Formats: sequence, C-alpha cells, structure tokens
Amino acid sequence: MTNSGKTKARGLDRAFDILDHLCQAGAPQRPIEIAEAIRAPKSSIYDLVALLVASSVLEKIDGDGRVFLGPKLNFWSINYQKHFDLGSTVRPILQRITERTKETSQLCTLDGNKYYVAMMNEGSRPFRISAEIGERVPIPWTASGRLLLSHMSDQEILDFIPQEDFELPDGSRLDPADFLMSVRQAQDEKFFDFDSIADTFTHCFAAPVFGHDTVCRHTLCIIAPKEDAATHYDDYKNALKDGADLLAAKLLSGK
Amino acid sequence: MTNSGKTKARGLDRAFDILDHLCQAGAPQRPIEIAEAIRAPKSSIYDLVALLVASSVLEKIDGDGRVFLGPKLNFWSINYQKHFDLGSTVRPILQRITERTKETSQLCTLDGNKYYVAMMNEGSRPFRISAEIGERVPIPWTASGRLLLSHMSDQEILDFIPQEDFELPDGSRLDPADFLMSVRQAQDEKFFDFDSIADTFTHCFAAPVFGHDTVCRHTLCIIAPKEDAATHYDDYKNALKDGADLLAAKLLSGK
DNA sequence: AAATGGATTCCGGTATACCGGAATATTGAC
DNA sequence: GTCAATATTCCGGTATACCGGAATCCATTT
Repeated sequence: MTNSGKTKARGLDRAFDILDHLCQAGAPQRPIEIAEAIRAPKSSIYDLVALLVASSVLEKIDGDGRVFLGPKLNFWSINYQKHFDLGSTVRPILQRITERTKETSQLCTLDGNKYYVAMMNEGSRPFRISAEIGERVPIPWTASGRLLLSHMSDQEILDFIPQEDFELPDGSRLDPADFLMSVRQAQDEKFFDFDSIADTFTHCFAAPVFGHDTVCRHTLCIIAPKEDAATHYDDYKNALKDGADLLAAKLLSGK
Repeated sequence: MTNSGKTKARGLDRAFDILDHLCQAGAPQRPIEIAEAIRAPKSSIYDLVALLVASSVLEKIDGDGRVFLGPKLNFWSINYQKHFDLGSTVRPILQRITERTKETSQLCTLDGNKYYVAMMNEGSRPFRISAEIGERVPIPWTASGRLLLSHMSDQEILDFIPQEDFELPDGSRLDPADFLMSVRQAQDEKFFDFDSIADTFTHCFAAPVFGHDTVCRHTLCIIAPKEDAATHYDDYKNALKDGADLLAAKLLSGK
C-alpha cells in the first residue's frame, strides 16, 4: 500500500495507514487484523499500536486487544475546526437548505483521491438515501466529484483517480473521457446534477464552495427522488447555489 | 518535551508534538517557529512537516511556508465521532441545558493531563465567559477537573498533574492536599461546584458523565455569575445532572 | 492431558530516519 | 547594489526503528 518495494516503511506512514484502515473498517480491530488488512508486518503493527494507544491516538476498546480511533483525534479536529469554523458555519446552512427542499443535504469534500460526506442534515423523508458520513467513495460515482476536480487538468485528473474507481457499483465501466467532459461541464456551469449511479430512482445535485484560490474545496449537495428533482429542479438548484455562495463568503471572510 | 535525554526522538512523537503545538498556538506557523517552540532539531521538523503536508495531516496555509492542522484530521475525527456519536448526541443535551438555565453550557474532557472544552453551547448573556474551545487548561483550575480525576488514587493524581499546574492564574498556589480533598468530595457527591478561580464574579458547576467502567469520561458544566448561581443553585444543578445522566445512558446504549 | 491453531511477545540484524552542521537561498536594511 | 540576518535545503554518520523469525502464551478441541 504505502510500501510496494523491498524497503522498510516509515512509522509515520504505517501509523496513518492504520488510522485510515480503521476508518474504513468502521469498527474496533485487533492489531493482527489491522496488519493483515494493511499488508504490514505484524511485529511492526504491534509496536505502532502500542505507541498510538499510549498517546491516545488509538484507544483500547475491549479486553481482547481491539483498538479504535482515539480521543486525541477529536482534540486535534476540534482545533482544526476552530480555525476554519466549519462546524458551526455549515450546520445552519445545511438546515436552511433542508428547510427549503425537504431533502437531506450534505457537505462533501475529498480525502486523498476519494470523496466523502463530511456533514449531513437529514430531511424528513421516510427512506434514507446517500452514503454514510465519513465513508470514502470513488470520485466518479458522485456529482460532487466533478466539481471537486475541476481545477485540475485532464491529465492530472486521470493520474489522480485510480483506474478501478471508474467501475460503477452496477458493474459497468464509466468511460474516463465521458467523465472528463462532465467535469468540464460542471466547471463551466459551476454546478452539476445527474441521475444517481448508485440507484435508479434518485437524482443528485451539487454546488461548489470555492476557497480563496478559486479551487473548489467542498460541495453542498442533495439527493432527491427523480420526480421531485424534476418538478423542483430550479428550487433545488437555487437553494444549493445560495447556500454554497453564502458558505464561501463566510469562510473567506474568516468568520 | 518528548525527548529529554541524549537520544534520538521517534518521528511519530515529534509529529504529534507538532500537532499539539499548533493546537496551542492556534495559528499557522513556519517550520522553524515550530522547531523552536517544540525544542526540536530544525532539520527534523522540516522533514516531518513536508511528510505531514504530503499526507494532508498538515496543510500549507500561505505562500510563506506556514502550515496548520490539515483536513485529514477532520476526516479521522468524523469517523471517530460516527462511532461514539458524540456530536449529535451531545448537542441537543447542551441546548436543553442552556434553555433551562440561560447559561453557556459545555462538554469537557481531558487531553493527556490537561482539561479542555470539547463542545460549547452559548447562552444569551451579553458577555462571554469560559475558555475557548479546544484550549488546554490546567486541571486544578476547573470544577470538571475534580470529577475527571476521581477514579484515580491520591498518588496517581499527584503523579499525573504537573507541579506547575497548581499555580493558579492569579499567581497564588493551590495546596495539592486541598485539591485532593475536593476531588474526593466531587467523587462522593457526583457533582462539583465552586467559585471560579479565573475571575472573581462567576461560579462553576460540573456534573460527571460516566463510561461503562464507571470512569468519568466527560463532564457537562456551566459557568454563571455568582448571584444567578446562588439564586438558581438547585435548578442549575438539576439541569446538569439530568443532562449528564441522559448523556451517559445514550452513550452506553450505543446510540 | 495433549495437541492444535492462532495471537502476541521477544529478539537481533540492518536499512534508514534522525539530527548536527555546512551550504545555500531568501529577506530586509542600508 | 552590498551586507547582515534568518530561513531553508543539503549531506553524511550513527543511533535506532522496522521487520523476519523464533519463542511464548492462550483458547479450543481431541
């Protein structure tokens, strides 16, 4: 993963691999399970897990040696958020969008070369759509992904996305050239929407939140049943764009 | 800091020191500032900062080489919170407390041997009391601190708290023996309140949130002007205790 | 009990991460 | 422009972190 050749891997990288793996696993694991999943030497992982537990970056969950993400991560993240004030800035904006549209709204962003939902405000619908919070999803599967990559060149995008991520959940393959076109379309219109590819009955909308360098750092998005998406298309689009513009302004003004 | 002797420090520890230092600094810094603050070799810090930036654990903030906590921390923390569901569980409880008391309410916990405010719900008062979110504060300065240590023995507590943390902000020194007594009192009553030591006109209340092992993992607390604290003493106390019990129940039931 | 299978700890060699110090780049003052 | 002061990069030696493999521990089964 981090280490493909014949050489030793750095402890830092291994440690971060452990954290990322536990995010993906979504549940406490034993050192040996982690080692196998990461494809890392067992003895190294035992060492590292002990170190990470000692510094509360990981936490012992049960008496059987299972560990999970620890409170130290929360501490660092709170300080991160204090600076960018994401939490308290975004929440009311999502609530406003859900109020206007009745749909579940989300703040999305990238982690490495994957997309994930960073914050979610559930709508009133009885059924629940969309990915779990914090779950990493291939970028081409998402409307937001088009926007989040739009500052990159075609070549950069192709280098950035793992080949296998063009395989859609239904087993078909998305043509990278088509994907690039949709990225450019999203870039031009500063908006993107399409029928979901995770299911057959919903439609995704996404609006970009630009940082100071005109790079799309986040998106606001909603996922709605197709019929509602069609009848309220302009309402939904405007609700998202308004929210995204407001959010960008607040983030840029430093408050 | 991490390394006092003559030996090399581990990269992991240095990296975590960097993160903790940036939390404390509260603002982006250059590698060299970090190195001096941490008392670490410059060349090592340059190396590490580059590594951490590459993995988005740190983030380049400006063109002058300044870095700050990065989005990767947020990603990990979101997954941490998904598991323990702190965010969405605690928020409404704090809101309820603030509703009942009109005061600012907080969720507090430990990071290492320091206290910090993990979540805050501001009351309606025109002036603002209490520490910043995420700011590390000596445990003896806080009402919550008494509860958060109450599972430890006297000796463990004395070993745990740095000597200098008994120096109060007004320059006077708290007798460790007195502190231990107040810890035991808090333990017996499952509650603690006292006149603030950070100022002369407020009173702090704290109620413990117990984990599955009857260890006090968090506290709920409020800080109120002395007169209000006196006239509404029972109201405030009950609001906090109700909230804390409710929170403990929710956390233990896994939802 | 004995045996089996797996998890965890222990241990020693070696690749390399860490660090001191020198070289170079950058900034700002004059 | 020159110079001084500071920040950053470069480089090589050595302490040690990483890792393979063996030993030990711990449940379960026979």
